[in-house]
Amino acid sequence: METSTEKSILQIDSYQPQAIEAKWQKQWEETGLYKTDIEESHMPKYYALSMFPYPSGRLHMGHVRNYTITDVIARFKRMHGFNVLHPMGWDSFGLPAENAAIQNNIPPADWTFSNIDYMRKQLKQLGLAVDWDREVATCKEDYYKWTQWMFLYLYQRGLAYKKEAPVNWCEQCHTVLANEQVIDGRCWRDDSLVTKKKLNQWFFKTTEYADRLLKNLESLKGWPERVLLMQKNWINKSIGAEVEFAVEGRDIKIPIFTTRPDTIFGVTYMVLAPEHPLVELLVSEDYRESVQQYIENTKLKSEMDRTATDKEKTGLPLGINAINPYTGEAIPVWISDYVLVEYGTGAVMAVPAHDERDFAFAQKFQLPIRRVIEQSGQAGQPGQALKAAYTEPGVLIASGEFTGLDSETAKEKITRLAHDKGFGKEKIQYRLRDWLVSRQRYWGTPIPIIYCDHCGTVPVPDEDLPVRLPKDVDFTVKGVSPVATSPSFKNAPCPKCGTMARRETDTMDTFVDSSWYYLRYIDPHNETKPFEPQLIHQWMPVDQYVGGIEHAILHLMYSRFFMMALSDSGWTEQDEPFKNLLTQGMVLKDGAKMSKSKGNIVDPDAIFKEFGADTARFFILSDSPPQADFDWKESAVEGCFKFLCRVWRCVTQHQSAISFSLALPAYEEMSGETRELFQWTNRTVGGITTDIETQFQFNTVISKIREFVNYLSKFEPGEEPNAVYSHAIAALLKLMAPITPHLAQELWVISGGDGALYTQSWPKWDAVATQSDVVEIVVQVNGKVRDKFTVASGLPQSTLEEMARQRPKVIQQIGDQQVVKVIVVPNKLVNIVAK
RNA sequence: GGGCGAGUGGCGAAAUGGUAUACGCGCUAGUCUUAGGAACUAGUGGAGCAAUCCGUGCAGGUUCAAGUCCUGUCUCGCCCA
Repeated sequence: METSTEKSILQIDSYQPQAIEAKWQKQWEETGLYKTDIEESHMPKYYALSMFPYPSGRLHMGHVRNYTITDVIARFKRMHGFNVLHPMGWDSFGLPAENAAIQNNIPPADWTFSNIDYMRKQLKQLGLAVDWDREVATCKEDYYKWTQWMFLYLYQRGLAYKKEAPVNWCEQCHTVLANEQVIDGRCWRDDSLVTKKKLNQWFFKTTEYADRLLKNLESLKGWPERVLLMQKNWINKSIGAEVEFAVEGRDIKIPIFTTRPDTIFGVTYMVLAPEHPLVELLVSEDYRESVQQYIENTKLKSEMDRTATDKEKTGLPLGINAINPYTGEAIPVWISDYVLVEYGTGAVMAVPAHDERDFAFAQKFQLPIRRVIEQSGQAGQPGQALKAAYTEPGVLIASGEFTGLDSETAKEKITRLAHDKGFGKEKIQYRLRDWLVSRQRYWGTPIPIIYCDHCGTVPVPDEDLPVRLPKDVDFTVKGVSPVATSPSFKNAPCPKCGTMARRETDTMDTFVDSSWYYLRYIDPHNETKPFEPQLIHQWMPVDQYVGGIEHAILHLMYSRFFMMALSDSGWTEQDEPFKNLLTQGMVLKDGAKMSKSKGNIVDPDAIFKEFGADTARFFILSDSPPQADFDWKESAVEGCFKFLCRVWRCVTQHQSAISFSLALPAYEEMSGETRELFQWTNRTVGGITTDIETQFQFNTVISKIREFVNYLSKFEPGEEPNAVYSHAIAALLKLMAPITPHLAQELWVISGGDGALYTQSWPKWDAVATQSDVVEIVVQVNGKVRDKFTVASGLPQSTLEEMARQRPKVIQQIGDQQVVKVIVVPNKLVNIVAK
């Protein structure tokens, strides 16, 4: 890169983005332009937040898009007089660092921090209006100390607990996974099949807040509908009944959960999950061996394979019967893998006539199918054979005293009977599980717990935090956390009795780290608390959160859980962290997903070097709305660069006409081209402001900027200072400032502007002055465009109608037909209806 | 199978029920130039010499007027089963 650009800037020869950008970035950093005074209270607060990156090595275009969007919003709000908080940090614990350590023998910390240094440099090159003094990294002691504090906070409130349970195990990652991290039976990270393992693990009690997590969704008006829906489906509340079926000849009762108690007279058998603890106890000797074989086979199947409706059903009878408490009837008990032990009670009553999977199972094993619900209004033929399960609600038939009731009423009465007679009750069931947070990995926050032979499970006292990650570990071990290989870590005195005890060697899921980082940004250097509650009250919730849709459930739900838990004891005032959420689309390359294997990665460094950050920012906002996928095309980037060059020429070519201190004449006194220019300016400012305020429609914002510049380049302001022209240029630069901050700032200064555009106020606009003096009227005959004419705006409807009817083309079209109706839309259109 | 969303030029895409294709990419022709992969100018949905006709996945409907609203249907995407 040439170094002689300083001269050409002074000569305002041509657009030199690299020199301009470096110059302003340096100046902004030195003057602390983007520092947020958190205590300042004159301006209303605005918290703009991007999902912080994992420091994988280098920035990718998805990052560039994400942070550009948030940056434009932050700058836009600052120019509207808000005190903006726009922080950045690093989600810096995680597996890749550990894998790099194994492969290249580099300590995870070294790998991570060198990546952070590189990516921070890249982000600074992008020109973000970020307050870097608030930077956090979740892998640093001054952060994970407080993550541990959070763990203990939850532990003390009974929201963190340890239990043995069958958990998701990813062989590839050598660790367990939370339910949310298993997608279609595969690991969210590496797509390998997840198996079940029975382990003693730490959980966060997300189910404690199931109802609140669900209910609060209604208040999140600023979230995309589909994210709300995904969370709602994930929590999946179902209201039903738990009913106990006695086992024939044994003193054992099997509770089942059903959402359809109205179908209970149609039960013809019962199914237990193969892992159900009662199976061992119940199975008759004849079946024991084959049942054991079946259980072994089940372990190899994924949840997806087990529950898919289109999969062939398998199962075995246990050779015993259960008694339906409503009918007294004995029904066979089976096991099958389509029933999951984690869901409900791990046992279902099977009603093949009214449940698809039960129907498929009954058909395969020739179990009876008994119809007890019929569509309301249809004459009942209970004996008729069903071709498929009827799963809709309806009217009960062949159901004893409940016959004739509709499903809703029957559910209620049948459940009440169970309650009255003591063999069941109403039950609300959620699909949401508790969050499994233990990980058998090294590069994460150590769980601050000590196990003492005398005192049991003992939390590490606050004053002993952080529990530091040891460095003397062996990364090559499998199946246990590498932390467990550290000789210095494993043993520690019990905080209660002082005798030698064992430390917990698992670390926390990295989603724990990211569940509260937005709070730490507000008070990042606090050494005595995770944050000062007073400041949180002042700054939360996040006004605009921007990130990928892939976190629709995981990160967003965990964060909501944290806020609820913290708000319950007043650490936060609000219980929802993110007021508005924007989920940006992916960045594609020529219509395909960017990936290393396809070799179609666009490297931000190369773009910065060739065109500059402003071109990258401008382009990535230009072609699609932020929510949609964005296609990166080389030729289109060049087009954007050329456009910025045109902006440069446009603003620099008539410098003598620009003087920002001139007073604008009154609108009524403007005439001719000047008046038109003023109208153009007002229209552009108004349109762009609306586009940003309503939907963050940056693609149309950019098309409006282009139209305005196209117009301005042809405008001849003359040699003398021109107030209206200067006003137009000032407006253009302010409108562009959030998107191309360096270019706008440079041109602002070249044109004689003072100070930072960042702190200038957003241009005002007058709706009255957006209207052109002349308008084109479209004339339709019977709804088809036949003619157009141009007139002064604001003419009355009757005049427009009269003018339209006199047009030769219109007269010709009407011919000898009768005009039955005329519709006039002022300043726009006349439609003549003739028959 | 259920829910949600989307289908508009060669491509990315615009359009409070009111001129469909703004803005851009690409393409064509021209001007300037030693040169052009720079800049500028003009053109660019389809058919037709033309008047004109046809055009927003498909089929209907409501309306003076439908890309937009309603009903059905097909395809694709996502989520849930």
